[in-house]
Amino acid sequence: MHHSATIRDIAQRLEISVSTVSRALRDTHDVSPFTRKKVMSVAAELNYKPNYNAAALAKGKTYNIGIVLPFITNHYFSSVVTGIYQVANHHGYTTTVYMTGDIPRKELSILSTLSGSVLDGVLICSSLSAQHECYFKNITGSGIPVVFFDRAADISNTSRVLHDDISGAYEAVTHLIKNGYTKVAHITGPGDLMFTRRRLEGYISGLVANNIPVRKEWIIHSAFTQEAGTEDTFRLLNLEEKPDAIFAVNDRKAIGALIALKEKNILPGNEFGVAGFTNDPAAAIISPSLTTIEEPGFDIGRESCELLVKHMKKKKYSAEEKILTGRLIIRESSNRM
Amino acid sequence: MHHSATIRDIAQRLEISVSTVSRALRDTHDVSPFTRKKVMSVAAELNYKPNYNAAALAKGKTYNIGIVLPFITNHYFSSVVTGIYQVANHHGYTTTVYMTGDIPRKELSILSTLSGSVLDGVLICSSLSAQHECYFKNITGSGIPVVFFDRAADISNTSRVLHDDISGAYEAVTHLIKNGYTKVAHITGPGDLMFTRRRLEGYISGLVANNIPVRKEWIIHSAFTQEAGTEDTFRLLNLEEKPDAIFAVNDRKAIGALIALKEKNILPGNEFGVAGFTNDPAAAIISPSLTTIEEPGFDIGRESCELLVKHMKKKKYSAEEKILTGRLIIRESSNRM
DNA sequence: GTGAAAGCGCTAACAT
DNA sequence: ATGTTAGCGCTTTCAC
Repeated sequence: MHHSATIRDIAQRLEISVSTVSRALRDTHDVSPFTRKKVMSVAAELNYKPNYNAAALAKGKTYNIGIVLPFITNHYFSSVVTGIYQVANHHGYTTTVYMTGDIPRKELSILSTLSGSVLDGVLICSSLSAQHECYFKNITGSGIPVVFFDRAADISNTSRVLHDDISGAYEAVTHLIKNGYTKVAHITGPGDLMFTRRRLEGYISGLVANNIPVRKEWIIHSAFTQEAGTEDTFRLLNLEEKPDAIFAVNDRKAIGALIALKEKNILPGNEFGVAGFTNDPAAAIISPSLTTIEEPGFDIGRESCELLVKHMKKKKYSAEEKILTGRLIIRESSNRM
Repeated sequence: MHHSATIRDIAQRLEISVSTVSRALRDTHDVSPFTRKKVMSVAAELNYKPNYNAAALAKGKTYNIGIVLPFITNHYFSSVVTGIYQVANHHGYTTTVYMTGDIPRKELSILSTLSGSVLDGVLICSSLSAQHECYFKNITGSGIPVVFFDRAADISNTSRVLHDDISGAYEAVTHLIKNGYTKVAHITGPGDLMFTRRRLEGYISGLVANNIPVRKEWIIHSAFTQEAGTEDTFRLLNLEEKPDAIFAVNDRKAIGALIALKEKNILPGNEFGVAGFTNDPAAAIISPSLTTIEEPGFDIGRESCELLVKHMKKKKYSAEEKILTGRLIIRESSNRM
């Protein structure tokens, strides 16, 4: 492995100074077109590749953006990362993904390693149960621009890009009611999470807006898994007063509900309405296909990064909040024929 | 944004030299336990964070691994990335993902920016149509260790981690035949790709091993999409001599086939066998559920990274090839009741 | 066991 | 428009 070419090599070859080479390479003004041309050609000839570490060290800028999130193995998160990646790239930034596994302890340890020497800004989707201010003090207090996405911490004066859970849930519930399902239950996740609370809120306001009483026994909190969705549904079907529709906090649980219904020989769509949230690819493929609220992961990624780039450009910036609205995708699971 | 603490700050505070601090921090021998303790405590007090750029510059090592692949928005690739990430992290490396969008031109441009100043090693899953040696000369000739995964270039003397497509396809086809489907067709992708060729090879040898003649009209090349799978299936069903089973090159196309069959009121499983390849989450959720060969993306990621780390540790290493075998997952689409 | 000093490759004043 | 020079923060000989 031969030592790769540096600006010094180019300078010596051309018998000019390194600073001129540096300027020429970066297309700064104050360098003659002729010199630039020579520099470029020698650079190409020597297969020169800039040393970004050296540049980062000298400039105090890394041109790297950190992404901290639970994991990437679902469609939603991988879409967000892709959206971020595209915008970052477009602005000349690389990205480094840090996966917390949704484990607060791990998230904390990751956040504690992050610093300006390794990134210029960071995008965070915090672990489910780690959304307390103190977790992020380290990073929010460091002067590094931070934008939260999807799951934001309740921190004042930090930017965030969120999905409109309340209106999404409201829309899903209203849709079910309009289709004649008046006894809408809600199966959801642990109650202490912001987006869980918001979807519940939207669910309730959807009922209220349609003069339908809210029944506590029709709201079930459990895990975010397909299996939990199935179990929740069985529980609902065993109630004396059964619901005739389910709005699930996410598609996984909604799919679990569909499976439970099939097992009980209840036809989703005609007899029983089901709506989910996210628009996972599986929602379109399962039979009956699943009505859901689409979460625009890709756009959330793009907007988050756009906002972060904006923050990184100014020394002083003020927090912004962006709310993206998903659309209702009507499929078989809520459609009476 | 106050300038963050450096080893100099620690050294001054303790009135010792920076080299001692550097050694203490890195847990090198030749530093007294007492000094180390003091250094550590002051470091914690000042909230010292190492500047990795400076370290990388001084050491000529970046402790960063590059991952070049088409995209991450499917379950398989995101699993691979997760596997890589875990192993990399475990060995103290960060990872940087570069998405080519499966566009050779973009892949080439990404590869041309990669150099030792930015990463210590790189894992590549090349674009579909870019698998020619010249594309990778730049990087394979640079002295940076490279490991190809999943889609390898036909380059001698480079390490790669692959899935055993041939035996997987063979197993799927054999399974269909054992279940009584003797007229097995194959719907696949463009013919010039290595893994496409290999699955075709496995398909053919599965037929041959069971004394079933290979029919050219039962092998259809088209795009890797669900829609193409549906169209291919319609074409097969319109043949004079219809097949009674389909082995698809991937789950997307297999799911397309299931949809075509449903539309024609043909019951997959009982009347018509279908098997896919990958084990996408959708395969378990679709109804009837899809028999498939599981591609162990997570393990492929882990093995690839493990191999790369091994290469990065030695100055001189020799290429290795690892082949992972997926298992057959039998579901409803191939199961006569 | 610790310190002094050179240097990694690049940038950015400051000169000219 | 170009050159000189002093770092950026860390590692690493080489002394002692």
